[in-house]
Amino acid sequence: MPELPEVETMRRGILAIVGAAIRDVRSAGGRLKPIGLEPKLPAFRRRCMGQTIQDVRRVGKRVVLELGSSQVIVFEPRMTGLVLLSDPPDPEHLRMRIALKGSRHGELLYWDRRGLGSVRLLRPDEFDVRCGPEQLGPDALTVSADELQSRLGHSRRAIKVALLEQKAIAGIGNLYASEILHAARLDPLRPACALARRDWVRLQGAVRDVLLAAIQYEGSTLADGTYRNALNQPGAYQHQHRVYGRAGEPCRTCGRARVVRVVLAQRSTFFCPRCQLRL
DNA sequence: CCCCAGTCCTGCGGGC
DNA sequence: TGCCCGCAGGACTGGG
Repeated sequence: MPELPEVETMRRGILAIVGAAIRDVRSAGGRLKPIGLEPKLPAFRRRCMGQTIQDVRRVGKRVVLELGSSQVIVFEPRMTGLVLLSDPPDPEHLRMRIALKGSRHGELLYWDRRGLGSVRLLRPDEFDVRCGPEQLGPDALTVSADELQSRLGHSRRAIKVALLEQKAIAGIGNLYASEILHAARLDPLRPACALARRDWVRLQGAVRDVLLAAIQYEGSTLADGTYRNALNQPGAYQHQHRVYGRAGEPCRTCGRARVVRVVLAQRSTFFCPRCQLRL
């Protein structure tokens, strides 16, 4: 479940390929259903060959390689995708290999166990349409309290559900939504439109603090072990989780109530009924 | 327009 | 031991 902290960790982990050129593009993953690849491999390869990687950016939960021709390669890992400079967790779920020259790393890999992710090569106008402000709201790391309130504050949905809407705010996923609302001491079931001004200010602080801390710890690697950084090493933020995945265990903040799990919009949601009581 | 449920995909763990 | 089912939740789609 790479969310903003995991994708930002991937981005930082492959920054060393800036300046390298693409020597070849090959697909992999024989028995598996193919991932979303656009365009198909022959055109993808032809359009990338020899292109210099000028920058590595993050757009929401996507890793974006800017090429010399102003085309971009967009990696969208979704649930189980990884961008790697080292050996992948296993060979059978390797989906794509991008051979490099002019870098101490010979290859950039895309690995994806469930294959819900995608790799796309887009021209600038396509990128603007598919990954632009129509599709993705302001980045969660830098969004202001005013923006947060104006973009979510009219919704009658539970604030936990509203926070997951990428068109409103980009980067927050299911895991960090629970952690953020706990840090903000807000009831995840509360309608977004019922939040007061002081709640939005506290929420924005929690969004920033939780995401920055998670980046410092290089993201969350859950029990299934899927998420890895670019060198195939696990993150450590899972040890800092206050509520996510801890149903029935004592809240790590108050220690006096047990964490509750509810399902909102078909997603697991965790909260402490004592720390996050509706005020 | 707003919002929800269903879909994709794979591996894992529980129940029998 | 093997099989089936449900679950995990990214983003998208169809429909109420």
